[in-house]
Amino acid sequence: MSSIKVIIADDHQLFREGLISLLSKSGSLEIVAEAESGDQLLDLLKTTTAHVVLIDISMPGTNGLEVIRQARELYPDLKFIVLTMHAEGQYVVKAVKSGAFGYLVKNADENELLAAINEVAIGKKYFNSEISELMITNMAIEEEAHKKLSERETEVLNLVSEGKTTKEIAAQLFVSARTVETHRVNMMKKLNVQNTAELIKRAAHLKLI
Amino acid sequence: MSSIKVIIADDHQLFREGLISLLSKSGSLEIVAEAESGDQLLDLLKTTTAHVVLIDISMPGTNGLEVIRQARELYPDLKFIVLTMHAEGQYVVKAVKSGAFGYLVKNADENELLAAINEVAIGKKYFNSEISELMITNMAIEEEAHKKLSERETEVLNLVSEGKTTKEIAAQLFVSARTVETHRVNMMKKLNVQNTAELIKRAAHLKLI
DNA sequence: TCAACCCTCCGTAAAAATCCTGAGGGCTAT
DNA sequence: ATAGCCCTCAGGATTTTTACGGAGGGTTGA
Repeated sequence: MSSIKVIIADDHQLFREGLISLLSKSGSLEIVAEAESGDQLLDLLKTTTAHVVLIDISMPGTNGLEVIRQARELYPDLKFIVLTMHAEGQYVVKAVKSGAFGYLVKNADENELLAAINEVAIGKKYFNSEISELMITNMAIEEEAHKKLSERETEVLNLVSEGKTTKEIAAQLFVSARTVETHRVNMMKKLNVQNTAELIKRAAHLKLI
Repeated sequence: MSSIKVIIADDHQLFREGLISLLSKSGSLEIVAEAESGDQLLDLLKTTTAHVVLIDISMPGTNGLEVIRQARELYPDLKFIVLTMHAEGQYVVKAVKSGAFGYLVKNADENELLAAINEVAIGKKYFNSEISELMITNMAIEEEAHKKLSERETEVLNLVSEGKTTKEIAAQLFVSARTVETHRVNMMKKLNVQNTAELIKRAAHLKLI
């Protein structure tokens, strides 16, 4: 292969510039474009071809993982390496499910990044042992926590967390107080907690509210 | 001034490497050291002198802002520029109070970073208008939220967030249920919320639990 | 079509939280 | 020593949540 064409998608300009500066020193690859949001990436993919995209998960607008899903339908040969701060299993699992070919945390070093790019570019997957472990550990948890909240439930949860009372919520949603209570009870069962306090805590930690 | 000596403290190796690569291209400064944690920074300051430290807030071990406080007592001439992802007013305010001379979000560009380093190195402060605005906006809020929770209150809050009931908490802490209620009420007043649900949410967001 | 959700609704009763208001002793910093 | 917190405790009234245990109609995917 001549030189690997790479696109960088990250909302932090300094990080992008740093990466570009770093990767430019390597002769085997070429940075053909950069994007500061998922939407911008999808846009520039219409006109730019590349082999590998380094992408951050958390970006303004469309989520990085969602971008991967969309892009892989349109450009099946394009390979994505997720490059993120999040060293949590749940993110790794989601990234894999979204179709990422590699996953690196931002405290990886230059050599690892180059290795990952080279591996992924030839169609291999790159997940180091640390990441693989996170993924496995998370699978079990994932099984338990797979029961997601429905849209309506999330709506109620948000109002509850704002300190609104069941009656107020019922009035606002034009349903009976009973319904609101049912939603709350169902959420508590799903998240396996005993009362509202714990529910809010879990929801907050799961970034649901 | 000959060349500005800079230390980089950030727990993400790729970010450090990127920054080094980026800043090396400028002739007016020299990167003399790097640290991947606050404690490591404090350690290397014992043997290394520098003019400016670029520091991230969120690092393992001692918090970046706490590091600044400690370091400024020992090395009053050392200037800190906070370089972070957090574009929230509360962080800016805390950084200023901790004695930071500059504050940049990681999506600043290379020119801004160089400008900030040069300004700060000669003893000036560097906060661009966006950051200043955040700070001002936050001052009012800060005034209200300055009432911190006491140790006992935090203890109660933790138990509440675990779904424990007032009675259970009272039993566990060997005090009356009344006392626990009082603590809760006081916390709600301090955090300016209406009920437990909102209390937990605020506490979770403030990283208190 | 049938299972599996989702959203809606209910009666009753016990348990818990919230709202009033008030207070005494201890510690600390000015 | 005086103000200002912290921690402790309370009676009584009101409001809210939680625990029981259903149930019917709608959508969706295997």
